[in-house]
This record gives sequence, C-alpha cells and structure tokens, in this order.
Amino acid sequence: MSKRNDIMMATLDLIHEEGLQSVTFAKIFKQANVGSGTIYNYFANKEELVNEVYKESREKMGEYLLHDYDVNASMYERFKCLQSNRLRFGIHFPKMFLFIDSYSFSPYISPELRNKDDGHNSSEIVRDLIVEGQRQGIIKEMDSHLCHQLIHGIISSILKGYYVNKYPLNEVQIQQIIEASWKAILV
Amino acid sequence: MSKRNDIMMATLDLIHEEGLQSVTFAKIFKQANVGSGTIYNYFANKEELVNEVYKESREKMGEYLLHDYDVNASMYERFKCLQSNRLRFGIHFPKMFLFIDSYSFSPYISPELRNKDDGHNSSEIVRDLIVEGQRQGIIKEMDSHLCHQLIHGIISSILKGYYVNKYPLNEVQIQQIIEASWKAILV
Amino acid sequence: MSKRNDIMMATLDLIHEEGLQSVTFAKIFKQANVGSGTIYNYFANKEELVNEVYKESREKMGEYLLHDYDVNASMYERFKCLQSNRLRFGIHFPKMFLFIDSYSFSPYISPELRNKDDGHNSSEIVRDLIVEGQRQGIIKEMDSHLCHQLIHGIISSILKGYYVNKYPLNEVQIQQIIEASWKAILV
Amino acid sequence: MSKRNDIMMATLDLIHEEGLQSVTFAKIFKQANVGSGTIYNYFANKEELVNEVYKESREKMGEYLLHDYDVNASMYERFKCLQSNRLRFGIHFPKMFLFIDSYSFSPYISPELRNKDDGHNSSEIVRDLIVEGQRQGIIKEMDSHLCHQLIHGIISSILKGYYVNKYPLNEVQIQQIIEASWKAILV
DNA sequence: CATGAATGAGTCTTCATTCAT
DNA sequence: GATGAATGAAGACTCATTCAT
Repeated sequence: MSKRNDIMMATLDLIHEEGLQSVTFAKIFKQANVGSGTIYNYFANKEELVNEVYKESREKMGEYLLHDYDVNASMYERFKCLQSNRLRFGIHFPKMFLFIDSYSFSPYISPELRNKDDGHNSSEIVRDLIVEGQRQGIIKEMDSHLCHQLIHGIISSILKGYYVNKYPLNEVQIQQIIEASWKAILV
Repeated sequence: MSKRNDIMMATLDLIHEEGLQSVTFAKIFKQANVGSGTIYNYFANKEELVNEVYKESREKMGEYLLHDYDVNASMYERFKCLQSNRLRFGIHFPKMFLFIDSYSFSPYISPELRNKDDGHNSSEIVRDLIVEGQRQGIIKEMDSHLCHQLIHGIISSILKGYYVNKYPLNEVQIQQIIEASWKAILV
Repeated sequence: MSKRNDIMMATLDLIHEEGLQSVTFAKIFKQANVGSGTIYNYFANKEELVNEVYKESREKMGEYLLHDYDVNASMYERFKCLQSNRLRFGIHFPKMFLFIDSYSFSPYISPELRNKDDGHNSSEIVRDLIVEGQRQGIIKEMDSHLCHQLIHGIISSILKGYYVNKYPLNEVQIQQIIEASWKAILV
Repeated sequence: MSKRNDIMMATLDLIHEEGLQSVTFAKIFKQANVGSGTIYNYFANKEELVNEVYKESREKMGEYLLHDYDVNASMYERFKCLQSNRLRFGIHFPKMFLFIDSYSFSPYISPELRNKDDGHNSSEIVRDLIVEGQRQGIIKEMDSHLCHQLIHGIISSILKGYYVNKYPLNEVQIQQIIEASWKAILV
C-alpha cells in the first residue's frame, strides 16, 4: 500500500512541478523510488494512474469542503463554511487544487470521473444550499449549476493569484473574499 | 499563406479535441492535408507553431474584447461591455478561449509571449477601468491585477461549465453573470 | 555487457563497410540483433556510442604498439618495434585502424578524446624515442611532432594501399617499409 | 556552365569547412546562390555531384604533377619535380588535396573513380620512374605501387602537419622533404 | 511482490528530390 | 534553364510497457 501511495504522491508532485504533459514514467519511478515495473502491480497504465490521482484529490477536497458543516446553521453561515473550506483547501493543498482545476476539463480526465460524485455529496450540498436560498428569496434566481460554478470560479481566481504571490491570504482577506462572493449572488 | 493557415487551424482543432499533450505532427498533417515536411517551411518546430497559434488567438481575443467599447460611456457600461465581450468571445470561439485559458501558464508557451501586449491594449484598458473605479469610490480597494483576475476568473469558470453542457448561456444568463461579477467588486 | 559489446562491434563493422556518415541506428540494431531502444541503456546518443568505439579502438592500438617493446634495446630496434607493431596492428585490425585514421580529425570525435592519452603512453614513447635519437645525432633535427607524424603517415599510407589490394604486405614488404621510414628520418 | 561551377566550388568549400558528412544540399544552394532545383540540371544526385568534384580535383592534381616535367632529365631531377609538384599542389590547393586524401578510400567515392586514370597518366609516370630507377639499381627493389604509395604518404603527412600550422613550408623545408623521401627509397 | 533490462511503436525533425510555374 | 514550395522516406531519439529473474 505504501508503494502505491509513493507512486501517486510522486505523480502529483511532478504534475505540479512540470505539468502533466512532461511527466514521464521514468521521472515518476525515480521520484517514487520504485522499480519501473512496480507501477503495473497497481495501475493498468498511465492514464489510469493519473485518473486515480485525480479521483483521490477530488475525494479529499470533497471531504474537506464539509469540515464543520452544520446543516442546521443559517444560510449565510453554511455558505461561509463551504467557501471558506474551499479556500482553505486550496491554501493547504495547492498541488491537489491546481491539478483538479487545471485538468477537470482536459480531455485526459475521463468525463465520467469529472462528473462523478466525490463520495461526500459536497457538490450536491452546495447546490442544495443555492436552491434553498433561492426559494427563500435570498439568492438570485439562476441555474443552480451556473451559480455553483460562479462562486467556485471566484475562489479559483483568488487562489491562482495567491499561488503566484500576488498577495497574502490571511483571515482578513479570506473574510473579504467570502463576503464578495456572497454579495455576487445575492438578489 | 493557405497552407500556413491550414496547419494553424488544424493545430487549434486538435488541441481542442485532444489536448496539447496528445497533439502530434502526424495528426496535424493528416488534419491539414499537407506533407509532413511542409510545416517546416512555415514554422521552425512544434513549439513555434503552437506559440504562433497562441499569439494569433490572443490577438483575436484582444481585438474582440474592445468591440463597441466607448471610452465615454459610464463606468458600468464599460465594465459590462468588456465582460460581455469576453463571455461572447468564449461562446463564439471556444477553441481559442480554452487554448488561451489552459496553456497561458504552460511551460510550452514562452513567457514573453504570455505577457506580451496583444496589440490592442485590452488588458491595460481593463485595469485602467478598475483603477478609475477605485478612485471614484465605486470599486472596492484591491490590487488591480487581483481584481482583473477575479472578474476574468468568473468568466472563465462560467465558460468551462458551459462548454461541458452544465447549463445554457443565453442573454438572460449573460446578464446575470455580468451583474454578479459587478456586484462582487463593488464597495 | 554482451549487448553493449554487440552494439559496439556492429558499429565498427558498419563504419568500416559504409563509412561513418551512412551508419544509421537502424543498421546497427539489425546488425547487433538488439531492439532499437536498447542502445540507450548503454549510450546516451549516437555521438557517445561512436566516441566510445573510438576510445576502445585507441586503447587497443595503444596497447598493441608496445608489444615486446624493450626500453633497453638499441635505438633502431626500438624504432623497428614501434613501426612494425603499428603496421601489424593495421594489418590485423583494419577496421579499427581505418576508423582511427579516418575520423580522428572529424568533428564527430570530441577533441578531448582525440588528444587523450590512450592509457599506454605510446605516443609519448614514440616522441621520446625521436628526441633521444636527435640528441644522439642519429635522427635529423625537426619538430618531434612532425617527425612522429611523418613516420606514422608512411604507415597509414602503406596500409591504405594494402587495404585496397594494391600490393601484398608480407614480412619482406614490412621490413622494406620499416627500413625506408628509418632512412627517411636519419641525418 | 557558370552555375555548374558555382555548385561544385561551393561543394568543395563546404566539404573542407564541415566535412562531407555534414554537407547538405540546403547549404550548397545557399553558398552557391542557386535555387534548390538547379542542381538537377547538372547532376543526377548528391553522390554524382561529389564524385564529379572528386574527379575534377583528381584531374587538376594530375595535370599539376606534370608541370615542367622533362622526360629527358636525370632520374633525381624527375623525382624531385614530381615530389615538388605534389607538395606545391597541396600548398596551393589545400581543399582539393585534403578532399582527395580524405575520401579516396571512403566508400562514398566509387572504386572505379578512385582507380581511374586522371587523364594525364601521372600515376603511371611516377611508377615508370620507379621501375626505371630500380632497373638502374638506384631505387630499392620493391613493389612499384608500394613505393609510389610510400613517397606519396610522406608528402601527405607533411602537408597535413602544415595545414594545422605545425611548421612553415618554405623552399628550405621543401628541399629537405624531397631529399628525405629520396633517401627513403634509395638502395 | 518488486525489479530493471529489453523492447519497438511512435515522436519530432531533416533533407534529397520533384514539379508546377 | 532556373526556381523554391511541397513532399515523404528515413533519421535519431523517447517512453510506456513487458517479462524473466
């Protein structure tokens, strides 16, 4: 189980450092310190390996998004929790976040996987929240997927700027961003 | 000139269909209906070809962004025009938009090209607008590059969802998105 | 180790048969009975392979030149030994001799390798002999490198004629050549 | 006729500068200032072009070797004339001399051409001289081809050292070399 | 399970050659 | 004759994948 994990971590590291297109098996083997044949005990081929890394990253993010999520909290509290978690996930796991963000729409990732549930229903929870907010007249009427994508897009944007050191991302900025994204979808 | 254009169009098509990483010369030659050596009459190598496609795409987008842009219009009108144009460019030229969005930070695209002016000063115009809005107390105080990235990021995110058919993108949705992005950066 | 050797021998054979310029990897693989990728387990590229073949040939020749060389023998005996060994090396290893002779000054062979000691100091020994002979007034005064090249050049020239079957090269001829080259540099 | 000559001269220049193996048609066209198709009006292919250059070089050298050659002069005078002419040809036409010397035994040059008469019988004249000298008891008994090759080898050696600036080659040196080569083959 | 030498299909690229102008 | 854009066979080299140990 350790070898499998070594390989996946090495793959994620290398994708982050050099981009998916220049990650070769030779580099993965060297980085993971395993023999070149070992990978085939765990993955059928390169595509499966990458998709597996993608799947695990998605699962980890899905799980992270629901940290301290209280279904009984107020609408704004729940929104804040979800946006904050997404932002913090990006801050703590930049490799995973960027990998997901960069390749979700790439032809390399199988469409089934892209649209697949992450096992924690986080996407559905976000959209449920949007729909509920719209029913209550708090959130503007629009396609829930569109709205979801919109608030997600704001977080992505901010994180990408942060990754290239355009600005710091402390509690102050985090609160500002959450408020800005909240205002963006209010009626 | 026709052959050169055939090659560039074939390249853009293939990048869109399969991703830059799996675009091979063999596929380009077949798609463009030219001999395998012909490309080298126009481009020194694959990197130059891809960068040339990138450059033309950037130029086309830069030009498109300024459609009907009136420097004397109100702040909101100008903002609306720019955001709307970006969105419409993405809707009408999905291949170009996705190529630019996906590979601007790829090591394959030369840094000088990525940062190069697109010949229409569109980037500068957007940031000038932001700075002016901030001086007038309309737009929230923040780094102008960050703000630029934020409103750009919303459009990108929305377009990517649209491309995978998550939702339609008609006039109604376009207006919703523009308003949401405007509200996101207001004080 | 066997594969590596197979490749080098095949390379030398092909250089001899068709000349360096027309030796392709395809021919080497076929001749050596290895897969096309195998070479890269042993040599970084074609240049390294050729240089390695050159290096081994030089080492072999350097070793051969000193067969039965007796530092206490007379000047003429030592001269005879060296010239005779060079000639015999060329007779017994025509591929190596011709390869060294033809490509020592080719841009394909790295200069440091060309000038490198062959590990047996044979070049130095020849020049030492010349210098000693000049000090004793036996050998004509001239640059030792020039003199070295002259006696070496005679052997090369003779061997090339022999290789294209211009004449036989038996003991009689060998003695004639050695004597002629000795007389050419005497005072 | 001018174009044909331009191409041949450009070819000889390039072979001298970069070696036969790296001379491409593209370089020849550029150097000769002709279009890429022009060559096929004069030469069937690259090999024919190179062999034609070789043939002309050999003819020019053959002609040069007989400058001021007096069949009635003394044996030594005639020997001196031939060796001197060969040396002077190498001094004045280094490109041709080196090309002939380097590629005469290369598989690139067709064997028929290598052994072909140069149209001036110079080779035969040299060997006739040798045979005559041997009959008179002046020159050592040995295969005339061998002897020819030997005195030719000395000149080649000397010229190669001269080309890389190891020493000057003025009248003094020329006389020394001729005498040395004469002594080499005397009984 | 783990290994890595061996493999060969596939990659980019070069370059002699053709042919319409 | 002269041209050079177009060509594609062939070159060096890469890399995912296999298999004997």
